[in-house]
Amino acid sequence: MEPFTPRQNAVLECALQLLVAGGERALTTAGLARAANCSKESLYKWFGDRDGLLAAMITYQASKVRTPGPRESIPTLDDFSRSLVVFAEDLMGVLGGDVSLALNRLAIGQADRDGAQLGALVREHGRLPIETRARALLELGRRHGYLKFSDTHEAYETLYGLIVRDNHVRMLLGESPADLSEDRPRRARLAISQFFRLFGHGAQDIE
Amino acid sequence: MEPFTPRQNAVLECALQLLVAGGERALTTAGLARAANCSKESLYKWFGDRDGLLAAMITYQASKVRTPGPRESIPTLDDFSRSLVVFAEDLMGVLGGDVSLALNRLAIGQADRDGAQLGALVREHGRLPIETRARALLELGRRHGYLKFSDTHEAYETLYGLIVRDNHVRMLLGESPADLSEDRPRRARLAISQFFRLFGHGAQDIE
DNA sequence: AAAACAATGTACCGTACGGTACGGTTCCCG
DNA sequence: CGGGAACCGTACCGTACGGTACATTGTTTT
Repeated sequence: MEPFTPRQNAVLECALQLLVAGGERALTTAGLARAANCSKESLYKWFGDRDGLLAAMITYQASKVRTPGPRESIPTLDDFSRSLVVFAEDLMGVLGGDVSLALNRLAIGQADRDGAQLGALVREHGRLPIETRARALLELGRRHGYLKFSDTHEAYETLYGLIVRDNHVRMLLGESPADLSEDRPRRARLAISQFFRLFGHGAQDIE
Repeated sequence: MEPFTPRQNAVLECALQLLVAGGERALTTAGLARAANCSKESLYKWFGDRDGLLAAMITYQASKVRTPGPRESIPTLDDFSRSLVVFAEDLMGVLGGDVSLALNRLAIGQADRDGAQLGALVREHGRLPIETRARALLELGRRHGYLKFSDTHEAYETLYGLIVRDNHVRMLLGESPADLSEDRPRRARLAISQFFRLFGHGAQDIE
């Protein structure tokens, strides 16, 4: 199921650009055909209809991110907390990226039609990979005695909440990511520090 | 600045119903005129244009919520933590409500045009009241020695993150609120318990 | 009672966009 | 070389919707 030909990928990339630049209403089939130097007929042959195109854009964008394979070496507590901080920074960076914001806006704007197919796609391809990466990290920490929790999902949700807070929705509503990501590393460290106070084994206090 | 006449309020209420039922594309000027038994001409006279109508819907909806005045009696720790739990439940209830979800979807879907005016409206009328209520609560707790923090905004954001996690965005993406609000009171208590472990004065452990 | 105003509903206009059809060009394969 | 597939560009169609005009009816004011 390698999904698309290189040509189609180029067109999808172009579509993403259009979407980021001008929002959904800037992404018309005619406009995309013009910008990508392809014909509308090809668009419809490849993607079926406009909704198919949108879905393809999401899966294409998802195919670009590579989840870093877990390095299963034995980490020190410092190593481990550092990789949590890296995860937090990565998460903030992804959610604040313009392509991610544009696609999330797109999916949310259509969440009332078609049984929210786009929303399901975003959840499946966008959020699930992040969650699995985080869960692996959390369970690694637990295995080494750095963390203590019973329900991995519960711990993950708490971690997510501490990192993201309501920044994601505010960015989706149009607040400038710059205003929100002031000193991103500091916010990442703070979130992880709080997380350790909730789920750390002893009374570890990093920072 | 009492904004609208009763007749206009009725029309706006009708518009909200349409929006909730069918999403943005179900909210056409002709459709609203038919559903509300008014003329398109009146719509344009009252609200200027379609965007004005959308903005009016947001401010109208915001005008319906009344922030409960702070009862400034001296609360026990139990009272206080209970009102935090109530706040958490209220917050989850509001964010999961269908009108709130529909309006947030609407504003997010248009966040790329007009400098995100609708998004700014939602932030101002929807989120700011919640924040002020929470801040009052938090500072009350600090004044009575139940909480300990230096930056109220920081504490508020943490509280928000612990309560909401990523549930809001997932609901916006179309995930059924029912799936997410399983046992809302339990989740509220859990969030407040975690909050106390981070910001409580001693090592209070409710629950 | 007459005039002024407000509101309804219908009809209309222009446009923008999704989707289709078609002629012309390039490229591959036999 | 010849035939066919894929594709580009353009032109076209139908429709849906935002916005305007107008004729009619009801309501207030003087």
